[in-house]
Amino acid sequence: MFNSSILLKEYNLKVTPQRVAIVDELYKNGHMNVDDLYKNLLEKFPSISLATIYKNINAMVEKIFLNEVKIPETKSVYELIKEEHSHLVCSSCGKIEDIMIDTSVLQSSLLKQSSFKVQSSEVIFTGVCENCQNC
Amino acid sequence: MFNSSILLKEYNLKVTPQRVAIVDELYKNGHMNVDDLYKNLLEKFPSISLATIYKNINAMVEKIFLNEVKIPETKSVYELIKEEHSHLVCSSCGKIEDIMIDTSVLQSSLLKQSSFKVQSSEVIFTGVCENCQNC
DNA sequence: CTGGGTGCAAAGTATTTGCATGAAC
DNA sequence: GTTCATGCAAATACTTTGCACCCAG
Repeated sequence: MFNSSILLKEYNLKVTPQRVAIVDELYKNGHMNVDDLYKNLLEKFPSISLATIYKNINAMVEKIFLNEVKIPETKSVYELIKEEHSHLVCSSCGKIEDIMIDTSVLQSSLLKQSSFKVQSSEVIFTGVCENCQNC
Repeated sequence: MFNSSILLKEYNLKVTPQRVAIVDELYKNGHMNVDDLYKNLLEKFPSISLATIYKNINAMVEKIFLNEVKIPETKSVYELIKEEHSHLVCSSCGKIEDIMIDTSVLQSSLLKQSSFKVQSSEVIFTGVCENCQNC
């Protein structure tokens, strides 16, 4: 079972209701941008401040259990770090899906032409999701 | 030979010295962020305004001959559109290189597990470039 | 109790807009 | 001559910072 308090403790962050809520939201929704996070949290914490969201996101990114995903044509979203995966972004509804794809083939072909030493890779597909194809 | 005036005309943009310079800079340097563009253009046009840069970049992106590349941990850069390619970003010196890699293998494996209809893909490798490996 | 988090307000930074002037066509 | 680009200043958007107060450990 997923437990945000334990996660926060593991990364030496004090467990506050706001932080728990941020992590829970991200766990529930997969990816969110700052504004969506803010809007959702306002329901539970009518006086939460954007500054709190920014400070916490930054802290979590620094502790490396949150990841910023920069998506073409849109605002960045944040996600909890898990196994490496790629992203599908629907250009029609904006939905973002995770997908497991083996990207090591790319690195092999990269090795053949360059001596660049890869540390990480980021793959984003833009297109039309299943739902939007039926409209 | 590359001719920025012709390019601008093809896309129905008036040919002004500032625009020519923007396109030429991008052609010469491959990728640049807004600030670098601004700094470089200031040498030729001491009174050029950031607003001019923004307006022109946006116009060129809309006409689809300029592309914004969103790179993890850094500012976006802009590049003239050419054949599809991937990017190598050096985490040490920040240099960005283009590389031709066939990404169609990824799409085949995507097809097997999802009915997402891909329009375009974006692949960015972060790592250490050849130069920085020898330091 | 102590350190650090929160919310507010203010400051910074980034980007866009309105407008008068001037250049492109 | 008409259309549209430029540069400036102001406006807006986005993000960070400083500080007083308060909560987690």
